[in-house]
Amino acid sequence: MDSPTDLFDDSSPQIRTFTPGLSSADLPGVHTAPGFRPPGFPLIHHLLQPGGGPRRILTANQNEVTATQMEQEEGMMEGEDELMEVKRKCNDTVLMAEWSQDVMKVKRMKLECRQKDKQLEDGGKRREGRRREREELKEQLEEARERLQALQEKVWRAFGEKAEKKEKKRKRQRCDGDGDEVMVEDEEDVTGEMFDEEDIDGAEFEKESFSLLSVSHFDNFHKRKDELQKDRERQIERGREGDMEGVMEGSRLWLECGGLTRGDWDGGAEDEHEEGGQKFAQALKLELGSAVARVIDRVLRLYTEMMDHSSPPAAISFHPSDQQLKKLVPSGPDLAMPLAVHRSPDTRKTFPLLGPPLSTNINSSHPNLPLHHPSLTRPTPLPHPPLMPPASHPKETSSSTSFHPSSSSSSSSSSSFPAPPPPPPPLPLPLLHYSMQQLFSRSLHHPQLPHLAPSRKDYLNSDPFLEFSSHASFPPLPFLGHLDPSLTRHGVRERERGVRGDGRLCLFMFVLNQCHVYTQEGLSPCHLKKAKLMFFYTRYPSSNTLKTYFPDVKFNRCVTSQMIKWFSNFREFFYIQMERFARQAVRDYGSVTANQLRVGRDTELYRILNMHYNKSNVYQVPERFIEVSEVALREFYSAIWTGRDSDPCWKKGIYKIICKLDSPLPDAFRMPGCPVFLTHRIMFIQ
DNA sequence: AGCATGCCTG
DNA sequence: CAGGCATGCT
Repeated sequence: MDSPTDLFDDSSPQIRTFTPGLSSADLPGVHTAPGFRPPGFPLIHHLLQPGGGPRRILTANQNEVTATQMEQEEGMMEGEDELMEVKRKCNDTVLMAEWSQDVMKVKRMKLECRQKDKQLEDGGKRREGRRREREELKEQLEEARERLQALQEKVWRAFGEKAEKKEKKRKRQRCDGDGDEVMVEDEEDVTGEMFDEEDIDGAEFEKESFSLLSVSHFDNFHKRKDELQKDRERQIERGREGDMEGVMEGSRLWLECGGLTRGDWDGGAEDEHEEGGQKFAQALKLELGSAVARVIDRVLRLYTEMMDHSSPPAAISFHPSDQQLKKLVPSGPDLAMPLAVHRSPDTRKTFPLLGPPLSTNINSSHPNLPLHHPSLTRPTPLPHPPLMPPASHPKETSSSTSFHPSSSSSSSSSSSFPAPPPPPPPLPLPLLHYSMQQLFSRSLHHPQLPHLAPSRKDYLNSDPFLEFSSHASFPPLPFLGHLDPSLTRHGVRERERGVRGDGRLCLFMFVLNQCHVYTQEGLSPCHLKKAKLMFFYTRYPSSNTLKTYFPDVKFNRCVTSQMIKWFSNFREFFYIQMERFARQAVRDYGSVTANQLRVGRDTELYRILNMHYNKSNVYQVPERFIEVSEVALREFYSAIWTGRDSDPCWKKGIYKIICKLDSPLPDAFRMPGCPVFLTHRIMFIQ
């Protein structure tokens, strides 16, 4: 609208494009597999086309790795023949990256399926049909697994002999004491270490996927072969553990085969059968690709069908379709209110203006104001209030006055709100926002957790990702990823293991790329948004406070003054509104005492403040801020009412009072970035 | 002088 | 929201 902030606003068109026609599966709390596409075409379709397919966010890093590797390799080689060979290798590497991406995807799906299975078990045996579906699924997976194993054996037969020759050749080279060979050995050692991990499930698989991309030469066939054999033995020992396990193992082996064939090609530039080998590998790849694609399609279809049946009704949506609204609005106030605001003139007129007064002594309430962090608790959605007090409603019929500017008596207010557009619906905090906030607060021992519903608590506790974050020294992942890619990889693995391994990786990659939450010199719209939310707690933050709560900002004089200026602007807006509404109150409710004024969540003043500091409306305005606003409004009111506003410095006393009402910021704000932003990413990535 | 803050303006 | 300016404090 008027600032770059809008780029990050969830109501911006940019984000809308991510949520057209939200289905239940798009909603937070409904955990589908990541990046699900309609099951009408193969998920890994590009596998069937060696040229590759479009990249996704998830794979950006891998591709970078590949590209770097390509450059390094090219730099090391000399001579055109070698260059050609390297190029071929690079193509292979790219293919490997793609393969590994898809296999990782399968891995994620496995986790998803496990989760789904678990949920199904938890949900009881009420759905017999799904069991049959699962049985069917198992059969499909078994079939795929067998196929993959058979293909793998074919590969061994075809290339095993060559590999042995190659190994002999290597031994000869070692005897010659070639220096380059030492390098190769080192690389193999590294690779071997990467393959040593005992954890075969998931972690190892991913590690291998990465290692395949990071190893600069595919000439370690014998090593891989040994590993494959070990894996097979382990596989036999373990038996068939899970439904998807077979496919995953098969895929892993399949991936290994890819590396194997490439290793062979790499070392076999002089191989007279190279062309045939390539053809074979190509055919093999196609075959494997189609097999896996079929399986995945099948899984997808079943999965999405299951989701269609089991998804809860859409309760949270930023942009619900009309149909959703129609469905939800009449279903009752509880559901309808978060989504739809009833702003009919009738409801406005019947809305009660008055609420219970606070302490009669405004100032005495300051030190003892309860410190709430309602943002960390699930808000109770309120129907939005009438914008104007009803003409027929006597305004002095109650002990206090909720503040709504009157159109009848104030030309300024009527001109200010000629035809007030419906504000963004007062949404309940999105599920993930809620959980993220809980996560942050819990990780920092915030005492809000007891407010959680038991089910939600269980949900949080069962989420390894959240557990990951609960470490005392929990570094925010974007930060972490920025500092050490390997840590990111580890974190990714941790999350992918989790029951909600869906959009998280994408989320954090996205945050990492888009939000720049790592240390940076300038201030971003993210920081502005965070600062606005911080204003709910502190109107006069010290520069130290700012440094504490913006750990991702590299402060210099310019940045500090800019941020201080922000808060100055925030205050300015705040006081302007207070004065305006106080004057309005003096005109409209001149006979009431100051402490009869109320600033409730149902008032226009609140709406305006919320719109300004919390435009996306995903953060629950803390009660404390409302109380401070009330204090400010009353101070302005009484100052105007008593004519003190004739003094040019009349506001200073009010500033002094409000200044003392700053409250400590929730620990969640100590994190780089902003939880709310993370929530947004989650919501539209899912 | 240097800094913080507030007010005004675009 | 940021720039410019005035004011007040140290």
